[in-house]
Amino acid sequence: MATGDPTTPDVMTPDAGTAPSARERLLDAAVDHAARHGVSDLSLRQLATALGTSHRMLIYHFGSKEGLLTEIVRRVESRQRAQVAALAGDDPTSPTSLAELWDHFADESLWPWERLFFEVYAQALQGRPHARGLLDEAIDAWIDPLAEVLVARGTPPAHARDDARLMLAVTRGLLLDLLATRDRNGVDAAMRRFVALTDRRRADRD
Amino acid sequence: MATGDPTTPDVMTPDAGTAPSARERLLDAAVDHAARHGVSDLSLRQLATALGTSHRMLIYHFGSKEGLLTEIVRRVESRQRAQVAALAGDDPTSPTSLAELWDHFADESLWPWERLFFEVYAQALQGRPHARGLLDEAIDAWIDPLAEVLVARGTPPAHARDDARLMLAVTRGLLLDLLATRDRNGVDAAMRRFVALTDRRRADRD
DNA sequence: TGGTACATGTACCAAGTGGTACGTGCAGTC
DNA sequence: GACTGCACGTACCACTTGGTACATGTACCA
Repeated sequence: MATGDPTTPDVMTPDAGTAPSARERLLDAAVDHAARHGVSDLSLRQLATALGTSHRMLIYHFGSKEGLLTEIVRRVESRQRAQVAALAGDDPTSPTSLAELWDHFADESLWPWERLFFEVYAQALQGRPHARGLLDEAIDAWIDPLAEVLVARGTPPAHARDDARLMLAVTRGLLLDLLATRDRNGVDAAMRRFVALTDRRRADRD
Repeated sequence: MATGDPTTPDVMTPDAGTAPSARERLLDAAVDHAARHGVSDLSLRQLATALGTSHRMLIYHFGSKEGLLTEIVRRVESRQRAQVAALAGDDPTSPTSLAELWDHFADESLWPWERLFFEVYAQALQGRPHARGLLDEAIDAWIDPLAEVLVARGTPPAHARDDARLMLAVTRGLLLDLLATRDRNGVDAAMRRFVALTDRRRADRD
């Protein structure tokens, strides 16, 4: 009460070494909520009541709405990275097939996350500051692991990074399609065409 | 003054036959503003002052904020369709090359529109009602014209629609990449790889 | 000249916003 | 057992939001 400002805890310290529990639980729940309802018309109060707390607590833990959004984006990012790691390091002896990869991403259980990803991505493209972080990793972080997968499948290393970039674009583009049309069959057919293209080339050894 | 409600002009009539000028000018300016600043944190007041009018006028002409947003989206849609028409009908004797197509879309002058497109697309994926319209046309409207272009280039008709869907995904995916990284060279390289893939197959006549 | 329909601005409203001030319970520690 | 700092809630603030009421200007038509 006498101390200058007992509430807002410096904005820097709480996430450093201490406070593993409460804030973390809140963040998890917030990310979950964001995946279900989107993030662009999110209000602290609605979110707080949905999470069973008060908007004061969100400010307390995350400093501001921007801070909370930034943290949500960071978590989405880390989920993305975890997926990269999973697909790259997951048994390098048997190279993952592109079809497997696609099956993974196209699974309906991931749709809310992918919707959220594209939403934040779009906000980042419009310069919204809290989303900036996503942009830096959105491409680069994927190219190397994808290139590894491609090389393991026979792509000549000289073209691996370009092909990986293309592969990433195909995946995201078809994901946009899938989320809009929900036409899994149609999108699968398009992906099969892409796989056929690359396989044909692989047979030609170029 | 005695008449029931002289202001809000029924919400249905103003855009039908009458009022070609003022509302149209406002809408154009609003779309322009949206392309520059995005649409997700747009407020009627800010927009109105930016356009040199009062937020009352926006309500008057478009009924509500939702109405205005819907109209903006419609206009973006129509721009999209115009581009489809342009690339499809523009001299069918000399089939457009995929590289030309890509050069067109990757041009920096279109970036604001593409940012806006992805922003609205993402909002549509999250179920925002004003954006719904975009979703219906976002895929279907492109496949047929693109398939035509592909067939003209030698793609077997049996696969044309799947390939067109793939082509659309590649374009959008690489556009997402380009808007984020601004790395025109890198993205161009990836697109060249795709073109090479399709060309190789064309030589094989499959 | 008067009236009528459209166009536009000003003032206002209730609701919701992010953020703050402040009080309070509950650990742990001396 | 008093003190201390964290975690949390309540009440509040100034402000912005979308939308409305109403007055007024302007142009056309009789």
